[in-house]
Amino acid sequence: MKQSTLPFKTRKDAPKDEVSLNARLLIQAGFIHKEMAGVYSILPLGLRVIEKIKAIVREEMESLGAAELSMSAFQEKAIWEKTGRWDDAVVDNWFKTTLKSGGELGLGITHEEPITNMLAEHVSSYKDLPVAVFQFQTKFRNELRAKSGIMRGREFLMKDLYSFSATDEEHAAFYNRAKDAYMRIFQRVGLGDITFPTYATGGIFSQFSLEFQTITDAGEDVIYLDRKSKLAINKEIMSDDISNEIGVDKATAEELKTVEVGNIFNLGTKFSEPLGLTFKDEKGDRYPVIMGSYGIGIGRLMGTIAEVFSDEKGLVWPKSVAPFEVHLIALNDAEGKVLAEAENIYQLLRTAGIEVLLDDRHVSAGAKFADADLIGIPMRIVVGSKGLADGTVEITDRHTGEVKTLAISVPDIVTHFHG
RNA sequence: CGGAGUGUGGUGUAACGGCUAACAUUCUUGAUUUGGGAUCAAGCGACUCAGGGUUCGAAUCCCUGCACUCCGACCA
Repeated sequence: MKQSTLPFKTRKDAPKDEVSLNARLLIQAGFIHKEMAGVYSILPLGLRVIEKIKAIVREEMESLGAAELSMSAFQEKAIWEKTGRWDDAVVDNWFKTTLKSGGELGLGITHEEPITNMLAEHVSSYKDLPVAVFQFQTKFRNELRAKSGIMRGREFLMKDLYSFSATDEEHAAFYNRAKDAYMRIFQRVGLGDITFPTYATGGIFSQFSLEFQTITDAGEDVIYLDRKSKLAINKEIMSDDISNEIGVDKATAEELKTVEVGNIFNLGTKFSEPLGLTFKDEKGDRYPVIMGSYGIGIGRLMGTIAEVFSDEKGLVWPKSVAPFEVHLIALNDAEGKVLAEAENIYQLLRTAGIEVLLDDRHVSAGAKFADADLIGIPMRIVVGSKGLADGTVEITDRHTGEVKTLAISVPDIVTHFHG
C-alpha cells in the first residue's frame, strides 16, 4: 500500500480525552477512530492488525476441528427467556430495542443461547458429537462505564468458540486441546511469555472458569501467579482452600496487574437442557449435550499488544500482527530518482510476497521517520539519494534500533526478510 | 449507578467578568530546503458543548441537560 493513498493521518498530539496508552497510541498513529465512549471505528492500518490476529486465531480454531460460522447480532427474546438471561436483573448490560411490529429484541452480548438453540436442530445422535463451531462477531454490552480505551468497549469484536460433547471425558479432551490452542495463539501474537492460565469464578456455570491473563499495568484484574507451575489465581477467588486445591503456593505467588485476553467456561448442561439440545446414545437413551464456551476479545488483544509493545516513540508491532512487514521510506530528492527506485523495490518486494507500506508522500525526512516510529512496522527500509549514489539502502529494526546497510539488490532484500 | 474533574478553530493549548477570542500545529498558496516532526511569507478555519439565568457587559459567575475522562461499584 502506498501511504499517500491513506486518508487517515497520524497526529502530532495524542487526544486529550484519552488517558489509556492503547487508545492514545492507536488514535495518534491512525489505527482507530473514537466515535464515542467505548465505541471505536477501525481504520485501515488497524484493520490489517485485526485481520492478522484473526488469521492466527482462525488457524488455531481450525486446528481444533472447529467450523467457522457467523451468527446474527440480533437476539430473540424467547430463546433467552428459556435460560433466564433475558431478565435485566440477571444480565444488566443488554442493549434492547423494539421492532416496528412491537416485539422486543436484544443485541448479542454473547451467543450461547442462539448457538445452542440452532444446534438442537442439527445434533441428535452421539454420532454427531463431539463438534465445535466458532465465529468472529461483534458483541454489544451496555457497560455502565466504558474505560481503558479499546480494552472495555460497548461494541467489540470477539472470537467465540462453542464445543458440544457427549460425555465429560469427551468434553475434557476438547477443553484441554482448546487451552493449548489458546496458549499457542498468545504465543504467536507475542504475548506468550507474559500470559498465564488463571483460575477465576465460574460464574453460574461451574466452580472455576479459566482466564488467560496478560501481565500489564493497563490491566483491570489482579492475579496471584506461581512462576513454577505457571498457573495463577484471580484475586476475586483467592483463598487458602483454593490455592491449595489448584496448587499455587500462596506464600511465593506474585501479585500482578493483568488484562484478561481470553477465557474458557465449562458450561455443562446449563444451556443444552433448557434449550433442548440433546442426543441419543448407543442404547437410544437421551441426554443433554455437554458444552463449553471459549472467548477471545480480538480488539482487546490488539489493545493489549499495543500497550505491551510500545515505547516513547510509538508502537512496536510484533512481526506476526504488524499491519505490514516492511515500511519502505522514499526520501525526497530534487529529480525524483529516489522515489522511482523505491517504487521499483516496492513492486519487486510485493511480487515476492512481502507486505509493504511505501511512504511516497512529499513530506520532510523527519516527518517520515517520526511517523514510521509511531506506526511501528517492525522493519524499515530507507531509500535516499546518499545510499542511491553508492547503491545501498538502509534497513532498521524498529524493535532493537539496529541499522544495516544493504546493497540495492532485491533478491538480497527479500532474503533478508524471509530470513 | 455513587463520587471527582473537564468541555474554546481539525488537533493541542491561552485569554482578570471588559477591545474584533490569542498562540502553536494542521490545512491552502508561493519561495527555499531535501537523512530526524525544516525555514520564510501570505491566507482559510471557532457566534467558546446545548439551553436557560445573573450583569451595562459572560469563554469566564449560577442552574439544567448532554458529552468525555478518572476513582469506585458492576463485568454474561
